[in-house]
Amino acid sequence: MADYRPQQLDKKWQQLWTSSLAFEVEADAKRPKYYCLEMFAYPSGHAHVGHVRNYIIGDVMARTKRLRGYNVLHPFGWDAFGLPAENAAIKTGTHPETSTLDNIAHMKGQLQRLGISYAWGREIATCQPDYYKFNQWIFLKMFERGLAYRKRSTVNWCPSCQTVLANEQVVEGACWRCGTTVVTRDLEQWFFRITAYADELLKGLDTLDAWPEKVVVMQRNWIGRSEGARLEFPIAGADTKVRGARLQADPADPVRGVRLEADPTDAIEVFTTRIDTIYGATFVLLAPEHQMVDRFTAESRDPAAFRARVAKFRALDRQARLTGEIEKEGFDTGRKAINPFTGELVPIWIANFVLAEYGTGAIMGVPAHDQRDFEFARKYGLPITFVVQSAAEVPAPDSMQEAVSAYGRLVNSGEYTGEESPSIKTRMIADAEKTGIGKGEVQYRLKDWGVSRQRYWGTPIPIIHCLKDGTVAVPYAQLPVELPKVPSFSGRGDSPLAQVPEFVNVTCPTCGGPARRETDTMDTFVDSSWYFLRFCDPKNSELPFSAASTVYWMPVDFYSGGVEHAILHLLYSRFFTRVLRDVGLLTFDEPFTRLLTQGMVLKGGAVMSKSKGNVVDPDDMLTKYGADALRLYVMFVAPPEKEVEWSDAGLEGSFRFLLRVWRLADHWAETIGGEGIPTCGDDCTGAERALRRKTHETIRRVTADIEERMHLNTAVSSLMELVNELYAFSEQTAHGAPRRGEPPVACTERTQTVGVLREAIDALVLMISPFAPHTAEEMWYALGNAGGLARAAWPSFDPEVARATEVVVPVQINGKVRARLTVEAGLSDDELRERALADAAVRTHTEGRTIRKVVVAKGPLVSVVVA
RNA sequence: GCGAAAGUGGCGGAACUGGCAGACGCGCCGGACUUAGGAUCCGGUAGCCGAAAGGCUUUGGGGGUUCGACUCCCCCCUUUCGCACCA
Repeated sequence: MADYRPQQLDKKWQQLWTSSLAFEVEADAKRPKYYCLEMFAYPSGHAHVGHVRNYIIGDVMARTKRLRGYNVLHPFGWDAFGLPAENAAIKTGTHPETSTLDNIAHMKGQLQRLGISYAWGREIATCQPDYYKFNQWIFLKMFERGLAYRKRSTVNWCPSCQTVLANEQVVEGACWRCGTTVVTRDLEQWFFRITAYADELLKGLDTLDAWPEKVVVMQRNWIGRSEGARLEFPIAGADTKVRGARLQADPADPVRGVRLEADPTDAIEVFTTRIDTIYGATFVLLAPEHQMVDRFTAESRDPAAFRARVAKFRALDRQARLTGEIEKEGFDTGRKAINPFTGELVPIWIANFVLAEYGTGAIMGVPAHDQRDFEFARKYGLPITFVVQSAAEVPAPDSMQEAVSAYGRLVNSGEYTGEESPSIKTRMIADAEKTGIGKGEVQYRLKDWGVSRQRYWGTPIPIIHCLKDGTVAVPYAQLPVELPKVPSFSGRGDSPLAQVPEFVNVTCPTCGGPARRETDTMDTFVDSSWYFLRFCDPKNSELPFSAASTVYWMPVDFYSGGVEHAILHLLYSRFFTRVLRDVGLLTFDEPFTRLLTQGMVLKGGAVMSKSKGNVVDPDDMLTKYGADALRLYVMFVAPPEKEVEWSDAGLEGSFRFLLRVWRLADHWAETIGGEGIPTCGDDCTGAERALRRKTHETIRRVTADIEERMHLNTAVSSLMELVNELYAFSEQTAHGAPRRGEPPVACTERTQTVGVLREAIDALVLMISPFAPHTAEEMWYALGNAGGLARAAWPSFDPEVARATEVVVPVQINGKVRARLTVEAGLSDDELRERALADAAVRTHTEGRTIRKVVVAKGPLVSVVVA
């Protein structure tokens, strides 16, 4: 061996891995599989060490599992569609395809220089027709099943840019690009009916026991299941007197003067989870967008004034919701509804805090038991009726400071008075069903997924609009619907695709008449919802993937990526998996068995970003220290899920450690190397036995740290301990400890010493190889192991060897360690107790005192209590 | 406001199931080897007292359970993240 020149080793081994197709795999039913995946990358151009950390984590896992005998699938690909490339095109004129492919080429080079062990033969890019063809295929399957549908919906619209904006592109109510105030528009949009799977997606969360609890909780909240009831409040005529209302009709207020017809067939439906409080429902609140609002407007004495107030709410609500807090406001429609349980008339108000898109867009106001309703009632002087008693005293409505939301015993609740909630809810719902005034219902916060984008750089939606036949699917045989080349990007106007007549004008597949192609493209989250399945069978031109390939490879055993995808990508993927299961392509429910959310890398306390100018480019580090030092450092600095602060000094330290390992291997290679492992075992000295113990203890710890606990930082520190031990051991041999500049002297060592060292150094090189693969390959080769690491096997732990022959037993007296006994291992508790009490140091503390208690604990440890 | 996670030397972090707090690394200090050392090897390094042996204190703060608490329970403080009128 020679001086450590990592840059040369990187090159040498990377070329060898590529030419030998070292990481390409095929399904093999005889071998256990392991599917290791990192979230694929958006090709932004340059990966910084923050991105790269994730790939290294996955690579450590993949390389470890290979050595552990698994058939490891470790692929990579590109989430290649998306807005940034199109925006860049608008700015610079470079076609998105050109810039995307350039970026992919550069980033791929970066990952290869890091020595990440990807099966590049399975690489995919979502912007390629042979990939997005199957976005379209899946879309059509969903269309056939009614899971893809069109409806009008409200979207963010920038009047200046003439385009739809995603929620995250609206910054404080204004367009992120030009600063124009965003307005809403109703547009026909395509949706995926993810709500059809809401309950299943929720239940499935319970099976994800190898996911971070945090992510599971976030998904659970996002789905937001609520059990309750949908109840009808019939609308009454406005001439009926309102019980308990303090408001008087005000002739000066045009809104309150209403017409007097009553229509008993009309009702306002509300959704509530607290039917037990219904006797306290003293008003009804409508969202400003509620359908009934338009009718009330028309029927009011002064529709123009009424409409103005509603419009103010609708606008204000929108602004406020984007910026945060809004003051609860409302106004009386002048109309009344009938509380279906009490039969009493309650006023109907319009309130700015009632959400149109949740439940029925209307609620019953129970001010005594809901804080929001309470605030509203106080502000407008609406009556408060207390109906659920959870404390000893019934508060007087006038003196209540806040609503009481706790469950308790029902009071003032007619036939239900005296019953306990929440158990009474079931009966109340049943009664409502019997009398036809309502029914039990489950509501979800989750909404259907709007997938239409009025953008160019995405998957065309495979639909044709025909005047005669309506919405028609593009036949499967005609897939893919390819993106036409668009020469220039203005960023203005409708969907860019609408400006390409050859694309838009088609014949209807059903009737052959003239028709218009759909010009929206799909949300790029569609692309990422199934890419992990495509990796199982990336060249399939007939189907997204074959069922057989996924039967072997899926589900993904280990998936890692940023926590920012905790909801969207991971929820959509779980949804797609179920849809494809129902289509008949898959046989399982959950795509990702184990999930790791890796922490970000900070520089100067901030997340790395180009705009902040604080990115650390991995290439700079590679030039200076080589790939392995960077890899090792990033793994050593903290556990993977933790955020870390980048440190050049820390990287330097990892480089020094690799040098230290290198020198050790160099120092001993000639003496211990070669084919055939010398045995070690019999008639060892104490030092030799101790080194063996350390070797096996390290194997145990490193294996568990990587495979079970995913504490890669402590795995590395265990390896460092072993290296320290090896230096100390070497010091006592004829060779002495490795020193720089001194060639290894040919000294003779005991065969046992050679054997013990060989075992330790082989194990060290193998276990360091997932972290520092290039250095490890070279050392493995220098030690005379045939066939490279690709043919090596992870060292196995022998508990017999690791078992200590003597142990140090601390003795605590009144909780403080006062002595340490060195005793042979395996003594009984009684023997330990006896030895402890006989120890001189212990006796100085027990002399003249009463021994109250002696506890011998596993560990072992002796705890003595004296008075 | 609600919910979750976290708080340990000068710094990053260890401590697995309630059992020796501070592994490992960075930094710093000392020694060796050297023309030289910013290389390398060896040693030291939580704080206070002490020449040393040793003792006392110490895991954000305060209380509790226990023979024993970084770990479990209660209250408080700080930080980070998530949700934020979902009826």
